[in-house]
Amino acid sequence: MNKTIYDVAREAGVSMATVSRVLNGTAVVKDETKAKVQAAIEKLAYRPNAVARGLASKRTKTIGVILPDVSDLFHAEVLRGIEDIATMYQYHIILTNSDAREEREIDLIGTMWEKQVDGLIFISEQITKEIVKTFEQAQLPVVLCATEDPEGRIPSVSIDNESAAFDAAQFFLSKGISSIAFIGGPTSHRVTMERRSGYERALSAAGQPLQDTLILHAPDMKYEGGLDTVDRFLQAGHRAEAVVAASDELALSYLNAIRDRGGNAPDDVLLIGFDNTRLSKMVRPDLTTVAQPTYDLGAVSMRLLTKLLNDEPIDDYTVRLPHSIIERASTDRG
Amino acid sequence: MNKTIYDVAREAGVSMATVSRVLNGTAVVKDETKAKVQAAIEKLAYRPNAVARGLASKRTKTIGVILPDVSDLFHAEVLRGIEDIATMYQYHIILTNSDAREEREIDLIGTMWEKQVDGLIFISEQITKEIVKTFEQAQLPVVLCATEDPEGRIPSVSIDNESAAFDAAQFFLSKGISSIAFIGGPTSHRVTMERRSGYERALSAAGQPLQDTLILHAPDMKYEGGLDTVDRFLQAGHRAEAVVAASDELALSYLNAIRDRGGNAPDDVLLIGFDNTRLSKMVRPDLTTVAQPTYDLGAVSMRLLTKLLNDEPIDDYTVRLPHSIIERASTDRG
DNA sequence: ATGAAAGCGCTAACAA
DNA sequence: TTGTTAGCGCTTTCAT
Repeated sequence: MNKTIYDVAREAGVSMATVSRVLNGTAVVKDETKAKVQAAIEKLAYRPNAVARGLASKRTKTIGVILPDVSDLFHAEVLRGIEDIATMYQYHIILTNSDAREEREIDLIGTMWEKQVDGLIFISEQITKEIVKTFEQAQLPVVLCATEDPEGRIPSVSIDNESAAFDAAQFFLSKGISSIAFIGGPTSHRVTMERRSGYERALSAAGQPLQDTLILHAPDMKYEGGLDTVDRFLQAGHRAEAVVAASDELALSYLNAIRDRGGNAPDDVLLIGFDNTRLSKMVRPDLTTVAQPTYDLGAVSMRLLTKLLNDEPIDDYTVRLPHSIIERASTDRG
Repeated sequence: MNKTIYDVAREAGVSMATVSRVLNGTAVVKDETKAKVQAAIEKLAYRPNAVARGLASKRTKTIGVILPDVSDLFHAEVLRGIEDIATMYQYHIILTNSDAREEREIDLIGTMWEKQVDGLIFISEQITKEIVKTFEQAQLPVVLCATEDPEGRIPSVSIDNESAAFDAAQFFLSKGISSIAFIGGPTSHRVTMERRSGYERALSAAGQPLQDTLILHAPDMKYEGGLDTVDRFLQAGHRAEAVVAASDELALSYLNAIRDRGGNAPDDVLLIGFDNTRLSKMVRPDLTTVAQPTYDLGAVSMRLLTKLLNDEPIDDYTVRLPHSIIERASTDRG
């Protein structure tokens, strides 16, 4: 299979430039010669070498994706969205996990440059100055996915996390519930803090005092760490009537911690999760959740990146996708 | 950042060949000149262009991963294992989803060749002749992950699915249970059929007749499709005392179908899942499951591939990782 | 221990 | 409409 464009040219009795033209459609080629070339390609089972092409054209048709952890359900769903649109536009994806460590993220941006990716989709917990600087040095088109740059300098696709959490808290407040807890990731996690802000704004607007003990920060957004965090909370004798969780997994942590003590939702606590991952439908009681269009977050990010890469006109560099609350059994007392 | 190796050479007052040597450590360079070169690299913030390097050396330090669907928990965990080991050996990953469609898989193998990947990790539902042929044409080192080639021609890493399912069925049989159902993916799914074989062998060995109605095939290994399949089964009035499911998600389908009818496990049915995904610990009752070392499946596959790529001696081209049954609440009647 | 020079397989001017 | 030719930025002989 190590044929070159020269072999095809010879076989078809034309010059390599002509072969290149029919391959890329970059210029008009007489139908007759085009047919000859295609026949030669077919006969030799020729496949163009994308690396050589990338070197010559300075475009690799490859985009880099940097995210904390693929084995996280949310990221995996986002990634699937990215990949589908990338395929649609003939791009390939180089994937790397950063574990949300800034040092590693910065390093990865560099190696993505080495790989000559045409662009980058970046998912992280926080966009630091250091990272923005690295983007600029690398001169790579970047789209932030599921986060925003605080300064708004970098194109991004996300939801309005603050108001989404506001809505979630409001959902409970409108039922006359007063003891509402919040559980999120670490305080360094931008999305967690945005959601916490929304939660706090809703409570304040309702004239409720904020209680520190009702604000929980787990080590990350995942189930396992959340379970410990909630366990300690309950162990200390604290209780909440309702919980706004910053991820479905964290909502599940609360649910199971309660359950393992003989309680359940919605009887002993009302739960609202975040993200509408498949998980939220798979547990019983199924979880009320703030639906984030997970797949679309990835798909729209990738679409935005293709626009950036092709200099297509762009309406909005900061895209906010809609969110909504999906009511299920975890908040339904009938 | 678009400096070349020539810029570095000029800055350091040496030839480009020398720069290449210190970059790759391919030959001895005097400490003094090495230092000069490194200073120049530092000063210019030079990064080698991996595409040019790939063209010249014919090795891209990139491997392709073709799998059905990243948003599937099992695949995402495997992928994480692949990625970690790849990083360790300085490889990057080009990821593509095949949706388990053979036509697309064959096409993807071709585009992976175009991308000049050094090797391939392939995860699929079935390894057809057509696919094996494509591997051979592409002349790519391949490792099959979580499946095997029926002919054993292609290196692979998996568990012994047949005996794992045998063990699962045996687990129930040893408790004196006779009405044991099996639920898996479609009959075209190789892993499903291997597991079904194990299940059937166990029943036969125990002198139990196989009942067709107790063998369920869902459209895939995921929760949603399984739910429909189980619903129809229960709707038809069928019941089982215990269920061997070919994935944790399918076990969950059965659990929720029963639950939505007011039943539960382990009271009304005993459930054993497959894969020990995080999911199995996140639901209540938590699922007894046949633990497949998911992450390791990916990690070991990637390690095997690096051996293939570096002509390291290989003990075994068909690696079978150990499985085990992890007992949890879904089979525990106390 | 270092340099000169020939490719790797393609794209993209520039000619014709 | 087609061919010629010069790179793209590196690795890798082959000299020295």
